[in-house]
Amino acid sequence: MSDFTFKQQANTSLREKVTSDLREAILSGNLSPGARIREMDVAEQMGISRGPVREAIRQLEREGLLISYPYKETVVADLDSNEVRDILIPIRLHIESFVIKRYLDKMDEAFFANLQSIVDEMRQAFQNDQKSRLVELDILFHQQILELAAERTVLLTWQSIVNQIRLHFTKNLPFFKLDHLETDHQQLLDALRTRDPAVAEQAIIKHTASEDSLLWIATK
Amino acid sequence: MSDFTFKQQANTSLREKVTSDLREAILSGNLSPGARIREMDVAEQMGISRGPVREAIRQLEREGLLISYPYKETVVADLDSNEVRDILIPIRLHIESFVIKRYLDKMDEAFFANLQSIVDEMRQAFQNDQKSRLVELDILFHQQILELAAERTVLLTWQSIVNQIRLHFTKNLPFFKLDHLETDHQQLLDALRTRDPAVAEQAIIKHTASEDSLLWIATK
DNA sequence: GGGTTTAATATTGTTGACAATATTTAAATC
DNA sequence: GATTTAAATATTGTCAACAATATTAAACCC
Repeated sequence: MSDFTFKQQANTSLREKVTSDLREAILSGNLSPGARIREMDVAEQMGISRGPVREAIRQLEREGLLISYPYKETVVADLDSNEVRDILIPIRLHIESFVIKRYLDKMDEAFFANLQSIVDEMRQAFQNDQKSRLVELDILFHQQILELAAERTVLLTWQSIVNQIRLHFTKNLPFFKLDHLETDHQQLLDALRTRDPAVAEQAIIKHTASEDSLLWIATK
Repeated sequence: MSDFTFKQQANTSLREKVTSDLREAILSGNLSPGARIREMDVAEQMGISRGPVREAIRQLEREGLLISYPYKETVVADLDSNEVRDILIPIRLHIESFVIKRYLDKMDEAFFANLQSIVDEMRQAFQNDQKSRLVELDILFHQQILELAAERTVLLTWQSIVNQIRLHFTKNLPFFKLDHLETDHQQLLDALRTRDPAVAEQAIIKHTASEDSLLWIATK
């Protein structure tokens, strides 16, 4: 593990807190791919016992962020951009398309206004060169849509892929045509506003393909 | 000296055994949807402590078989067949299609023979009225294909959905046209044997749609 | 008697010690 | 000196006791 250290944990809702702190450390790059995770180190730095740390590790393993070798060690996963593009992004497209088709009539003006504010902030973030914020806003935009779903399966699936997608975006951010991000989302939002199922579905398909093409390096 | 070596013994921790035992109890119907899971009960019955049981519960939660309410209780999930059909089966189709396209030329005669033996056993199981065996064979057939993949993401995704799909099939078994199962898989196998990517992809799409239509009750 | 507060109970959450396993280091053998 | 074997160390796996929280039951007030 690098010389990065965790700050002390407050004594409340530990497992979840540990999970999100560890996840944040990975997503922010403080823990790089291949970095070893020692239960004891994490526990000591957070000032807690190993139990909750173990459970957090198991969860992040299932989120694809950690790889655990029984009785040996746990390391930060090295994400393959091809796998994200060929497997996880299409899965996101599928569940998002499902949700849009089923919940299009549940989208009210407040919902659209919320999405609009995210797009607006994208423009600001781009102008102010807050690149990592752009990734967060991108994820947030799509999450707003997915959280319309009452289906447990949709949320479960989203949770299992979202952080790998987030890491993929962050990792490849230098190779993104960032100026297209905002207009691309604006177009999708405008399509949703028509409330026309056919228009909306075509838009999300096009949006997803476009998002991929924004990566101007060949990751193949 | 031959270069034969034994496969290394799977490093089976207590946690993994508990996970598979609990999972088996759910899949076999010994634990019905809604049934409460008490860590202490499970631990006592298995003669172990609660630690590994807790970790097993967290895993099965991620697999969609259990639902956990913090500080309250854990219950066996009540699977929604519509969600399996509309969300999980399409995801399976996607990863399976991906694997077939990418690994079609890695399928050798031994591989096809293996699939053929599974199909053959399907016919026997149908004739002998071993219905639950049919489900296992169906899952096994598809798993053989998916395990060709070297991509971690494929296996991770498969693990997160396979048991919900298995439970879905088992639950709706009485409503399946069981006699079509064998021929349906035979057709897919024959298509793979052509080693023609276009033929193979069309076959898996058709197969998945057909598998759904074998359910002669409306789950919509 | 209905509703509210408070105690009792049940269950999950957390901990620190101990056990099992893998890796590293040192010793022994050739 | 290289290879094997054995001891030492590091790390994960498991356990049983304790703490925190939610549910239930009881007591209390009006």
